[in-house]
Amino acid sequence: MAGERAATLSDVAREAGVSLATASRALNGSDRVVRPELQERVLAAATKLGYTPNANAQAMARGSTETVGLLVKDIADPYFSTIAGGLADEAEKHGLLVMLCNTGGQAEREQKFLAALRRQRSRAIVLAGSDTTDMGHTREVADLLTSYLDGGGRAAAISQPRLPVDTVVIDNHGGAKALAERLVGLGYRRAAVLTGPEDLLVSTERHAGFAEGWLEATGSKPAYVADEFSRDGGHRAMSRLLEDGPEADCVFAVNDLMAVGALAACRQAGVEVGKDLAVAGFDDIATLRDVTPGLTTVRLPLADIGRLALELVLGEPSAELRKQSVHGEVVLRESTPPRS
Amino acid sequence: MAGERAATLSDVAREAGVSLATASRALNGSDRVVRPELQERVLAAATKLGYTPNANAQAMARGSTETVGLLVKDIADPYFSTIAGGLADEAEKHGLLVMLCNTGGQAEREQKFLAALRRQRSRAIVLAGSDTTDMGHTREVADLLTSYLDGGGRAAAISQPRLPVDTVVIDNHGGAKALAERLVGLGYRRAAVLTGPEDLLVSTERHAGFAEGWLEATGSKPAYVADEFSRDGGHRAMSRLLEDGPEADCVFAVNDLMAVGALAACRQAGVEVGKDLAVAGFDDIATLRDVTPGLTTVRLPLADIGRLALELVLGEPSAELRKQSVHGEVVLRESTPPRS
DNA sequence: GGCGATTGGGAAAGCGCTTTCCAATACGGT
DNA sequence: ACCGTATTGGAAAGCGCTTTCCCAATCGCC
Repeated sequence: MAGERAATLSDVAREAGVSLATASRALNGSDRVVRPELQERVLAAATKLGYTPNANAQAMARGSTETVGLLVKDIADPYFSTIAGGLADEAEKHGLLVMLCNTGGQAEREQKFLAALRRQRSRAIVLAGSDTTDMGHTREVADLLTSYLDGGGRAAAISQPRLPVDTVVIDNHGGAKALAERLVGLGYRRAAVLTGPEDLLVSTERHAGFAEGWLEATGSKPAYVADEFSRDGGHRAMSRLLEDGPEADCVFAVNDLMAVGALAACRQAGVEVGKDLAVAGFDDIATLRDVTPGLTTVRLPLADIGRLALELVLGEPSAELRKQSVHGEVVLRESTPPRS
Repeated sequence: MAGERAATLSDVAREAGVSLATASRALNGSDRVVRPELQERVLAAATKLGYTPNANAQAMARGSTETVGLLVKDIADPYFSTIAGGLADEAEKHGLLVMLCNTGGQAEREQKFLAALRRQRSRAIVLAGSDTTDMGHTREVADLLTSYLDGGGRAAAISQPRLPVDTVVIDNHGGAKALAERLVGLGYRRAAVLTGPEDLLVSTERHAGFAEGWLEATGSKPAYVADEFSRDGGHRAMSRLLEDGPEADCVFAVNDLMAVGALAACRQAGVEVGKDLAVAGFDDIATLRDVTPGLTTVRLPLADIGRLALELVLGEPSAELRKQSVHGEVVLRESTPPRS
């Protein structure tokens, strides 16, 4: 059985006693009409032979594929996996296959993947989470993307409006600012921010948004500690903050993962969050909705963002760059009770 | 610029003043030697023209691709996304691209994806989490897989040893059994299991393993409540259990997600986990390591499992089906303190 | 009934690459 | 010098499909 090579369209045509052209037309249905009788004969022959079209050959002949590429920093991170889930569902609806590219945040890998997707003649590319402020790399990516676009490809980005493509803009600034305002409204007066590395756009945007809101509402600037944009980063940052003596009554970690690390650090230090100190995060990661105390955060419609990005990249190409804004919604939970 | 179609190998050859064959050889390096001088000329021409090989054409000519397919039930589920992360990293090392197929647990979609991957002439397919006890569907999948294998493809599964392919067998039974023993060792005497749907293999295996361990150690059979294999399922199941009056001093949820739902249900019902009741899960999902109380669970090396699966599927094909076992490790945390 | 207008099938030309198979040149040994 | 043997470049045959283009057959209409 392993001997007989896969049936090709010619085999089907021969079996059905028609020409190659007719066989192709009968199977694709599309362009021109085939007499029903022949049509059936071809279909029958195809099933009999267990024919499977060769997508690569089709891609060659048609000059277009059925795949879209998705670049994420780390698919194991719930932020990205949720986005990926939404995008994958949408892709399925369109009959598209998703190429998952896990960049690990390495510029070099990102470029390699971009090149690979170009080679594959993938129909579209969605970039999520490669927003760095490293201009050298951004330029490099932009160039690759441009030549990909020139070749007829389509691309969109999530959250990084610095790339020359359509993008789903996440209102990090606004969300964080709104959060700051709500916290001040709850009675908090001295804030600290646990932020990620400086060259990470999401992180700096959220930090800046929060700081702006806080400044406008209280007239003072929040302190901050920077570390990794991860659970452990949050843990370390919070520990350092606590060591230095917590001047703050309220801490904003720029994402939920860091916030959870911070929660753990507080627990270990004997600081009771929700009483001695308030903590808030950003993203509203589903698996983290049950931590205790319930984490105040800014909810992002992550799955929708993935869906949106695909719609954007698949939609009618337009002359000017499209920006699709997505806003977060502050969700107050027990980690930031009203302050008496 | 959008006008000039992408440079082809012929263009490169012409530009370099060599034949198509030479150009191809110069670029791939492999099979035969090309005079260094020509080699350089070709390379120069390629960069000058911004040449990108067409992977589809290469696939056609070579008869093999650079992609592997990964089927998961839900990429947004941290269990799968962690596996996917490990697999993606490994794939990157091998220069392979990953096709992500999100089946949503729907048999029909799973089959569609399998067909699509076959059409793409994917080098290999890894199936994760399609382990159902629905024999009809399993049979169908097995058939598709068999014809894929006959066509020269390679496939491996994760956790479902009922498919006729190499598989990374997760010792769900043993892990759950070990957990049961440890819990009994801690002093617990009456257990209840929160389990998923009956046709979900992981769920039934874990349930059975736990029940076996419990029975052997205490002589009694744990009660159980079935619901969805998710956070909400765990929440509902636990609520029901509490309503019926908790005969149990210890609850095993067959995965961490359900366990977290259970934790939430307890909190809402005023039951203090770690004191009034013990709760344990399975998987040791990273993002859940900071819930309170710390969740006792069975740690699975998820990322390694993904890596292993790819290695398995890429390794030397062997006559008999290979099974690569992976065992979990019980991790005791505060949710199951020693019982005085 | 005759004519142009449809209609539907088939031959064949690619799509962009790899890889035989050949030919030509260079090299070594005696 | 001469012949056999490596080398290395090129022509061309595919890989499996789509799609023009062409042609025969059928249709409709005056």
